[in-house]
Amino acid sequence: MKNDKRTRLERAGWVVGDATVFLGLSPEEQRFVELKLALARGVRQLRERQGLTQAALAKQLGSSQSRVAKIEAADKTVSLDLLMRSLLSIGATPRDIAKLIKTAEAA
Amino acid sequence: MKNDKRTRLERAGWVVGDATVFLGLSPEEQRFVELKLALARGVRQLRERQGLTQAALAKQLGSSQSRVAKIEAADKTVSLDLLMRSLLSIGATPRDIAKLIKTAEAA
DNA sequence: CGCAATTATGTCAGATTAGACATTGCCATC
DNA sequence: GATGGCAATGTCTAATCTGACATAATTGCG
Repeated sequence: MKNDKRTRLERAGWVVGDATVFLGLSPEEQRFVELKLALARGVRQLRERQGLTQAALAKQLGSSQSRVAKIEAADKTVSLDLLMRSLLSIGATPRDIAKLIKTAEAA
Repeated sequence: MKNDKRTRLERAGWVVGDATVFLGLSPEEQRFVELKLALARGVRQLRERQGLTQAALAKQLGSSQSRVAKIEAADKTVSLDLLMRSLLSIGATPRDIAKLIKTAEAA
């Protein structure tokens, strides 16, 4: 019960009620977020290294500048799928990605 | 299904010919799929290593047995997000995940 | 400063994915 | 060849994510 409700709320908005908000993302959620951040950094890095603007990358991705901005910000409306596709689209190899992920090692 | 994929690829901006449907997938799409497969294998591996049934893992995840089956099959209705959350939920570390991803190195 | 280019944020309709459930298939053990 | 546990597949509806657009905010330059 409690868990169901909590899970639902968390999925709905990352923002769950009380004190757990700040300290409290579950450890898994926390890791998940860090993973996303690490990949997001990777996208920005590779994009800039290639001298592309967000708009240019967006075109490559068949998306929009605003979404690229969100990708790089690891916005909560951006899925891992999109993040990963972006990375692949700018030429990241699985090896590169693995390296990024190691970057997300627990604090 | 084929049509779904086709639509999706087209939406993403790929030119999809008939041959592509069977053999081809763009290199990126291909890598993406391999990535998913690698992670899916990881889920199964870790689950079995812990002696859990799909139903048991499902409960842990707040999901259903059928979805876990699809996760492990890297079904196309399963997102990377779900895959990753599953991995984290059964205790995979970023390091473990990085290792899995290296496994998806281009054929 | 003014201006252009780039990046960030908010919103929405439409597309995609989620969990649930029903059903079926698969192997064991009896 | 029945029974039982586990895994796979299809299909719903609700929830989430996406690209697009509008619009700020930021940065770099003359």
